Amino acid sequence: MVSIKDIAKKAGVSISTVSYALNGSPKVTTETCAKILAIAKELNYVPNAAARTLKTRETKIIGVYLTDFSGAFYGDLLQGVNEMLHRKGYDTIVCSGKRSHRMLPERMIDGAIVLDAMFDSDELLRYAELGHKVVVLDRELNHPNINQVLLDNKAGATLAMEHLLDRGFRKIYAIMGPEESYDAGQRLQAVKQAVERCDDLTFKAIEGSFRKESGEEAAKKILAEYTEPAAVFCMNDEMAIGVHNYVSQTDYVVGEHIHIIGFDNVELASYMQPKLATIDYSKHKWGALASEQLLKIIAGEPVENERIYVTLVEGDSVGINKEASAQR
Amino acid sequence: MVSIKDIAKKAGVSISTVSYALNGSPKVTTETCAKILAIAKELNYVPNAAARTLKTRETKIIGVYLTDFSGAFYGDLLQGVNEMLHRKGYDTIVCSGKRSHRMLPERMIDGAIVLDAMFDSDELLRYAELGHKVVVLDRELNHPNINQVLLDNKAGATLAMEHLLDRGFRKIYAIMGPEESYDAGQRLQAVKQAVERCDDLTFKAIEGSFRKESGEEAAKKILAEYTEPAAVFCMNDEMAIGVHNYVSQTDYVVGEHIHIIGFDNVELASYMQPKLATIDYSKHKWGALASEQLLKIIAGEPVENERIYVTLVEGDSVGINKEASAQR
DNA sequence: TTGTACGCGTTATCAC
DNA sequence: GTGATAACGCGTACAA
Repeated sequence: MVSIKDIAKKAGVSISTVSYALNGSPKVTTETCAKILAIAKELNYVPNAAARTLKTRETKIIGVYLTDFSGAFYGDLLQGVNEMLHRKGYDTIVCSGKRSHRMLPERMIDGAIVLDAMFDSDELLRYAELGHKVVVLDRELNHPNINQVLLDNKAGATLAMEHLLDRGFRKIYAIMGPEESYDAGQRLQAVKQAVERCDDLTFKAIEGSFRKESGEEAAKKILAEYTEPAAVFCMNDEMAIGVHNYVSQTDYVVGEHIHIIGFDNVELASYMQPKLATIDYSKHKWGALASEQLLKIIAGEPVENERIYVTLVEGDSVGINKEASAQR
Repeated sequence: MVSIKDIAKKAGVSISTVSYALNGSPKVTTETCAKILAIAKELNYVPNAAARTLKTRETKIIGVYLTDFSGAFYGDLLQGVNEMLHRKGYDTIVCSGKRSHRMLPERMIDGAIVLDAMFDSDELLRYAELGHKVVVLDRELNHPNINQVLLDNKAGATLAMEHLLDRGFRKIYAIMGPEESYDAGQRLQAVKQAVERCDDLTFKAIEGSFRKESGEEAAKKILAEYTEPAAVFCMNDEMAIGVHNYVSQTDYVVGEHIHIIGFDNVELASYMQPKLATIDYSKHKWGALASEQLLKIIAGEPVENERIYVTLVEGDSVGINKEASAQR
């Protein structure tokens, strides 16, 4: 491994001169500088990040923490993060799993963007307390070193429920997300509020895990007790796709007997037959905004918590309750 | 920032004793050890990665380099990498973009897995020459510090072409990938070989970029000159989906007038109507094998280049050429 | 303008 | 068993 020491030796100058030259300090002659740079190139010199970090205490790298690498969902988000950070002179790395948490306290990264329920809030607070900067996308956490950029889950869930009610459905299921998911919890709260505003409603919440299989299981239960057209609000698209798939295998018809709306507007949603109704938001913007906020708190600028807004995307997976309409 | 020095002071021992205790060396009394550990916990001690790396020259982190974060395609691959590496005591980080290349020569990672045509082969060879370990998934590169784990592209492309020929098509299009893509190049070669083995064939290769839009554009051209049922081999599924979408918007019917086969078997493929025929392979295994190979060369074990095998997945996007059958 | 010397936090090698 | 001390590679104040 070639260090500035080697360059200094070969150039017949001191290491500090080399360091100055490499960092473009004005304290060194243009010719010595040129000579040093030439030798550095010749020797294939690469500054050692570990050594530099030891001194400067910054790496110009931001870590994004995700539960896993699987979701088609994450692509746009990461693209948003990456674009913003690159523009500002930072690199992005994506991490998953408990073991990579150490990169934050060990200062291998200058800050973290967290969308990972497995990353404990207490742990995050500890790090924030130690001076590390964090933006969370999946929880509420108040600390000077932590900023929130959250989805407007309640608005989304309310939009979804009102869409189902508008279409005349009075028998409604909600397939929940995993308990540890903040987003799922918020959505469920809004659902319950919407339900309470209606009195002529049959409502049932079914457990779910945000995974396709749990959508299929839920669909099985729903069909087992089928008596009249029912609407299902799945708290993410993946489960909605599970329900959709399961129902399509039976004699029941999506958009006629079983009406489905999801959340996230993943790419697949618009390819389902019939097309899946869902709640949309800009994943790209979410990522970009989160990065922007993170850089601000790193720079010590004051920041407000931010929110990402959502819209309803209609689809034929939600039809009209003809029976209800007829009764009116 | 609390260091072992602080712990040593508080415990009234030397820093070396602290280091031993922290690393579970047997050279230290159980009680001193316990005492030191207690103080470390109390002080919220976190070992400094930069300092350790400076000394040990290893980070236990592997970097995966991708062109971008967008592909739904990458999920399984990364999952495969991550599982294997975690089992072996390593962390995974995912990087994209030229700027993050420096992590390899700067020793922030112990090795790299590369699936990114933007990562120059010359650059990789330079790094390998400097002693850094790399596994490439998208090129052939011979160097003691570089291993290859490649898809069997030629077999896949041959399978696809033979499927189209078996179904009686004699008018065949191939939509190519970007020029810089090794995989696309290999597939094209196999296609040309298959074409040469047949003499009663009308064949045409159309430019493509692996993106959905280029599939749509190609479809436009193909339909503009439509005279008889034609088959299209798209060199990845994304373009196949583009073709599929475009054709579906017209009066032509996929699987009747235009027959489509893709490559990759992305999740969406099986949801297309009609279902997309494609070439399948285990992305998960690809990632796992690549990581395994990388750890081997890091450990200095001898390794052979590996290959990932592929299979044909039939789908109704490829029908039967009735006209051809009738003629026989 | 250039050189010297020290600090950063850890590990390793010796003495004791 | 424990402690002092020298690396590791870079940045930088201070001296020359």
